[in-house]
Amino acid sequence: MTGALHMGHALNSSMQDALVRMNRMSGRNTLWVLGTDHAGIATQSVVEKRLRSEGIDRHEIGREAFTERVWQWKAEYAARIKEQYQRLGASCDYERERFTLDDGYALAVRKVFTELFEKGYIYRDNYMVNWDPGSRSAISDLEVENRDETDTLYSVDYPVEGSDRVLTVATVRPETMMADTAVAVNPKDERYADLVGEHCILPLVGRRLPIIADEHVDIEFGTGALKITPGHDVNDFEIGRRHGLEEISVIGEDGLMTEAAGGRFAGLAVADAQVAVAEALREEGVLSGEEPYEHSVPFSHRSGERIEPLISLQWFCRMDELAGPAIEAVENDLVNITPSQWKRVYLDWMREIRPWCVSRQLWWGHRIPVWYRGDEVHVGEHEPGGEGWVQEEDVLDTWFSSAIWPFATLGWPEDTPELRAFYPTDFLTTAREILFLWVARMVMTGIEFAGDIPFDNVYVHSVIQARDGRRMSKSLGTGIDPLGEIDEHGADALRFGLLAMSSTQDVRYSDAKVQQGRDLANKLWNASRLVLLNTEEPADRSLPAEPAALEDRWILSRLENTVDSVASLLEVYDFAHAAQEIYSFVFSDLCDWYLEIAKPRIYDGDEDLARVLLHTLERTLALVHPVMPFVTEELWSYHPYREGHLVVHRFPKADLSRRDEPVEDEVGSAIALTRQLRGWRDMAGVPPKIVLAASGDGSGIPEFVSRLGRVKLGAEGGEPVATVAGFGILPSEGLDTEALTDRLAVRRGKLEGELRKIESKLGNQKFVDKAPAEVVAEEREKLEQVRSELAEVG
RNA sequence: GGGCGGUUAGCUCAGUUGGUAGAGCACCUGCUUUACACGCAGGGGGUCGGCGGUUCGAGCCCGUCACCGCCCACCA
Repeated sequence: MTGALHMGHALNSSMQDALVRMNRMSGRNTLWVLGTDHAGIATQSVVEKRLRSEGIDRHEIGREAFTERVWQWKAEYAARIKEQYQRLGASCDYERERFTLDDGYALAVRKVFTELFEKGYIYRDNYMVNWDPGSRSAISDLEVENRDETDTLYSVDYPVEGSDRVLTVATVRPETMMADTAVAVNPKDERYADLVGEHCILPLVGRRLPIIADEHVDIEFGTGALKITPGHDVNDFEIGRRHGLEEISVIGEDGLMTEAAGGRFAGLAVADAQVAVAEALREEGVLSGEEPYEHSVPFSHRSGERIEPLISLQWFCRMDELAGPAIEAVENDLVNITPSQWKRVYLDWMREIRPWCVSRQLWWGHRIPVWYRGDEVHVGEHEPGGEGWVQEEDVLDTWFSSAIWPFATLGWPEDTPELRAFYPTDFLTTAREILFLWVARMVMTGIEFAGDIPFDNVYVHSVIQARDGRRMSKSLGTGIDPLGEIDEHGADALRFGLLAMSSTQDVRYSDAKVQQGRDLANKLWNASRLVLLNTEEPADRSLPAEPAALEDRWILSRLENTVDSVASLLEVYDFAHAAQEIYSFVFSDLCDWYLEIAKPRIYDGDEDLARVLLHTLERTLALVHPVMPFVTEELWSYHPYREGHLVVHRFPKADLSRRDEPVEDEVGSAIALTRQLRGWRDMAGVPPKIVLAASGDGSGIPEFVSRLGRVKLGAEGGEPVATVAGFGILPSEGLDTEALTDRLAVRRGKLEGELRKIESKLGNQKFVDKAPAEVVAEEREKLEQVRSELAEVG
């Protein structure tokens, strides 16, 4: 709902779209739902900020008018994100776009809440929560981000009642001491054994604090005495509940000290209070130490402000029972997570799952479906009948509604055709930060409410970092705008680039890969131009089982091998290698070799060739379409075989009968010969225009070798100056014999080095005895090759 | 404090069950070859983070150390 497509969306959708297009073209009934969640905290704060700039406080206009403003904002920005997905070429079913606050969806949310309540999972309690003073709301554990900070560790002396001893406690938060209700020591700590059950006196306040024993206290840390503040510390809260301690709050939800902090501090901001309390302690002479201390501090992932642990009345959902089946589903690979290391991460988290604080003190979101009337409480999908019911003010965590996305978007709880056709879904791709926030919760609710896992496969994609390796982030200014990249290089180029640079590990954004995509689009365009402008539509589109021309059989074999490997790579979500395969087939096999070999026949209007060319182009365009939909669709519109759009044309299924290994070998070595000739020419400094004369008739060698290698066979005229690839090169103008001699010497040196290596390996009796026979045989073959090449060079 | 991932050519990354290291970009040398200079042909460049081990043979396996990144975590 922020309305801005970022690089993560672009990568994610490039993957989803490649898969959905491939499957749609393969004849499967596919559905890709575009949707947005209402992003409670983020959206509310953006709109609040905008109102403030108009001088309006949301409390002035009230809840209803405020949410009306948010809806207006939503209307504008949700439309924008849709346009941006379209520019990227995402082939969603846009008519089925869903939003988490849609009426039907909201009903599903209320139903889920109600059922969880009736099953006893949801409850309301006064409990320690992560309070975000920025959004003035509780947030869940997953929305908290811990950062290392250097604070001051204060040592404070608490005098023991009726004794001249003191208990020195260490704290980074002296401002919370007014809420202390005990001091704890470890039960095994002999130093304090006699004090347990006694009391000490809280400085500044004068309250009597019981000295208690609790296992949680670390004997080694500081003095081994821990001040207990159940109202403002998560651990202390637990200890407090174990020992039945009083819970005092001295910090309010506004982040200011309350009256309970005492007149000197009430109304101060927490940071100011810390300074004031430290000063007061110093004056009293009980501040016995101050040292810098590095520790991790919780911050709100939403507002960026420091989390204030507070006791507050909130709604919680107990997760342990829901987690059970969701753990099994992943353990048994019913939900398959790729790459597999994330399976363990998911399981570890699920096995330690804690209650989820689902209420938020916001106005924008699903208002919790609970109504109060006096002491009566009603939980249900709708407001109960009768007068005087007041609905709960709080809304639900946005993720609570997102958690039911896979089935709520398909019409649940109604038994709809969509639900039957598409649930469980097949595939989800996501960033790993979403694994707990969303994926795990979808698995739990899917099993609990829709009666089945929500998806079979989860692919956790890598993070694309900024070019310098930092995280792409708006606040750091390191973000790269995918729309800018589309403007500059085209959506196809960006899609190809993102898939090509994706990996199982985090990678830096690669401009080169995007350019490669642009180059590929251009290459496809020009190759198609060559083919389409120079071929007549053949009377018979079908291909002969065995085309006469060697190169035709070769390209068809290469094509089917490529189809096979690209499809298999996409099946296992190896997008980078799929992109690589496509690129090298188009550039190398198709353009550099096949089209160059076939050119004379193209200009001759060879009809057999036209059949092969148009067939190959058709399959190539279809194969590339899931990755580069725009250019392929456009090219298809010029193809004589065109019937309808490429987006619904059939995806090639590898025809393995076209694979021909002997032909691939034969053409493969002919290509190697050609390269040898070209290399030799370069070595000998032969100008490009000169066609070298060579003896020999080239029998048994494909015609294109001499043509592309630029030698004329069957020539006579003296002794060959060299033998290259079996051709005897005759003296010719343009031969730089001096350069040739030098280069040959270098080449000879290399070959001799290689020869020595192989000989010593074969001379090693242990190698010959222990290595597999085929490896040894291979080594002997290499030896022969190097020897014969050496003879040629010599 | 736990866990995971990374360290391979100048850069960004691949390297399948251990068998003499690959791609793209960059670089160098040529080329107005009638599809394409967003191109074509040819070429240089790596003691695979360090050390030790297993093996006939290790970028791949084992141990250890060093950095870098991420996730989780209730020691003030």
